[in-house]
Amino acid sequence: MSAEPLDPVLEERARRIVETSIELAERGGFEAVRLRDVAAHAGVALGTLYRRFRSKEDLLVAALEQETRALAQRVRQRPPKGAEASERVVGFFALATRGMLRRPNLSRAMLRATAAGEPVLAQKVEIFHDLMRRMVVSALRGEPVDPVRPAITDEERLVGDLLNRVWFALMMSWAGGVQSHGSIGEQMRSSVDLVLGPGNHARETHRASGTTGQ
Amino acid sequence: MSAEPLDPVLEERARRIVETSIELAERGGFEAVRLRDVAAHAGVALGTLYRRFRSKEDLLVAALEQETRALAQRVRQRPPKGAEASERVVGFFALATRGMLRRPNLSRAMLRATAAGEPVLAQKVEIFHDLMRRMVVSALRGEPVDPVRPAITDEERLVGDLLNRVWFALMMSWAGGVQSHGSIGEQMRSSVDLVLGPGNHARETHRASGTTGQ
DNA sequence: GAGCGGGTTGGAACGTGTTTCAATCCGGCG
DNA sequence: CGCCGGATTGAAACACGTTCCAACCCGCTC
Repeated sequence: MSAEPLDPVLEERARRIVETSIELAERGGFEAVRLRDVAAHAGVALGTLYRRFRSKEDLLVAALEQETRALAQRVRQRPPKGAEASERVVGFFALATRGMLRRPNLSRAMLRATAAGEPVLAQKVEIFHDLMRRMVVSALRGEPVDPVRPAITDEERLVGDLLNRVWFALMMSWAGGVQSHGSIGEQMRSSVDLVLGPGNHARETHRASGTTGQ
Repeated sequence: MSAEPLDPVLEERARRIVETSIELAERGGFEAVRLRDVAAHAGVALGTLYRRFRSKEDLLVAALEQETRALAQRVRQRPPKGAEASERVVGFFALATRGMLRRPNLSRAMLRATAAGEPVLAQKVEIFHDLMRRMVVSALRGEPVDPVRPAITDEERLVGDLLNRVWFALMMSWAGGVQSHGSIGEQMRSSVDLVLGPGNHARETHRASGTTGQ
């Protein structure tokens, strides 16, 4: 997916750096990712680290991308099941949420990094949002993820982006301790139902909602 | 709204500190809010600043709250007009967005501060979200804001939170330069239409969507 | 083999958020 | 008036992100 044909040695180094950051963040969150420590544990000098990554946030956003790719892998192997689109989408977000909550310190650190607001970084954050949207859309369709960037309708993009934004904002609240695991699930379910209609898919085909949404 | 009966002198000091932060952030963004400078400009010692505010982010979240109250004031005086709920809600978010984009540096700084992830701070961020939700709901109803914390139905809360989250995530993207002013407006309109139906209000009363959404 | 150039290293240096502390100020009270 | 306690001050100190740099290593070319 990355286009640059990097020296494998360099790439390996970069990967080890990210890996180390993840470990440190997992243990102690954002502050625990001390760049001197990262460099030391990864066996490189501080300068080398800064040659690869522009900032601490850059590093953590790289971690976020990696973790999101891992999530995509999981989703690919075990796609969310369900007859209704809404079921599958809710299932997908449940999976994503579980993945985040499994390592709260790391997740908080990565989320925080997305808010740095520097343009170059924001582009990388956008990669994360793209990946998420793609997964949502595939859950929406009930298709496997990623048959090489399938064409996406406007409707799908709209719904995908919207739900992603809701989920992302929920994660941000969770990061501060405001949202519990349970309430995240509930709110995502409600939101999905509201957007897709409780149990069906679209704007143009409203069916009388017979099944209980709850 | 704040319950604490603070010494007016202290309160005045705190306000001057926040005011100074806003000015500095307006000029140079997050990094320009150097706490030594803030203290100096506000005419207090660094220690005094830290007695009032736990961190730089705390300071900027206080600024966010203040700015949001100012927005509420504007909305109260000039409520978003429109026959349809969706129109009014779109109008409200347009107002909010305009307010943010008028002072991009300040807004970016405040948004960034919301992501610190520290629990105490997150509670204060929640105040901001509450204010926003209240404004959305009042636009939804077409009523003035804030007749002293009116009872809110589950449906209103759901819709309000959802749209707020979408808007907040959009602002976060905007902060990194990803979203332009125009695209923010478009995306909010689409989202509102998707959630409310293009031109009507609810889940239970689906009307055939006769009017063109676009 | 000598020289070149880019990446790497170790370490110093700088700026700024945050903490700490002794000295000081000040309003109220005996 | 003299004193107390809490807030304030000024300044130093600390931690960590970030920058800078001279020395060094290594693969390549002439």
